[in-house]
Amino acid sequence: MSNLINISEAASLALHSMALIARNQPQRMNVKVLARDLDVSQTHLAKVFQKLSKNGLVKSVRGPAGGFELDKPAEDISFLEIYEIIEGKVNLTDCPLGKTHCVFETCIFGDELNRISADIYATLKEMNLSKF
Amino acid sequence: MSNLINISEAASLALHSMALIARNQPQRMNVKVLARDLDVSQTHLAKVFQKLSKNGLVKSVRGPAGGFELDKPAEDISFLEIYEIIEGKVNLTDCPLGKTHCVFETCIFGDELNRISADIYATLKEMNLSKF
DNA sequence: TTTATTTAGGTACTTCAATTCCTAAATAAG
DNA sequence: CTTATTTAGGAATTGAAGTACCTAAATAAA
Repeated sequence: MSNLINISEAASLALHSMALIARNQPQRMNVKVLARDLDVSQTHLAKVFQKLSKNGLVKSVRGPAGGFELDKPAEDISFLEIYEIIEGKVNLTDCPLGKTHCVFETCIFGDELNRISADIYATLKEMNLSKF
Repeated sequence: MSNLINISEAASLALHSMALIARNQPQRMNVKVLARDLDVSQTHLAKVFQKLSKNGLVKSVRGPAGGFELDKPAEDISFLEIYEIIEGKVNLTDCPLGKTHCVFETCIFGDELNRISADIYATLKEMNLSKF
């Protein structure tokens, strides 16, 4: 069973966690609670948050009653920003498969892959944490 | 650098090879030539063709002047069929992330993931080997 | 009939990303 | 001040995809 859209477990965790934190504002949430709510590995989620924290999406507070909170307004945090911090920058310009050269003069997918990639990109960019 | 659409190296090889074979009809092509044309590992490509052959997409002929040829008309082989043989059946009905339960009553992606997945699916289903 | 070519398929190895483990550092609470 | 809680981050492990290796089976050509 396969997925057509490329969203890793880590990126999914990031997006769902951020939505939970947004929903729980202004109280912060810690990894333990988030992992329980999402029913995922606490250590994996902790790693994900190291990235989110280092990239300025969340502010971390250590110690008892510590945890994470949004570091900017919810509407200023797009799904795309979260996605790219975890998965890396999305490449829309080159071959969607990352090839630099090809036997085919014109891509066997025509323009469909580019069309769809652009659609996903725009969709992720449009969505943000304001609705939670 | 990340990809929004989920197409593995193996699936890409399968699609490109099948397009080359379609283009080269009625002569068959062997793994050696295909691997050279696509500039990929011969052994990896051979593995891919074992799947394509077992699933009735290509007919194999061993020995000198052997190789692979399409086992049905080019227009009857969709990109989706090739894709699913390599990646496994696409799942459109459940959560696009493969989760069975979720803390959120309604998916954080709204209906966007389903919409895009359906778009990709339909696109792959529509495309076939007739144009090569 | 013999030989060279080519696919079939099992097993093992490699590589890279995903995940886990373990210890350190920070900090609130008592 | 001490302790318990929580994040930080390096190191180790796991797992999946890709790759290589090897032998067998088929078959065309010589």
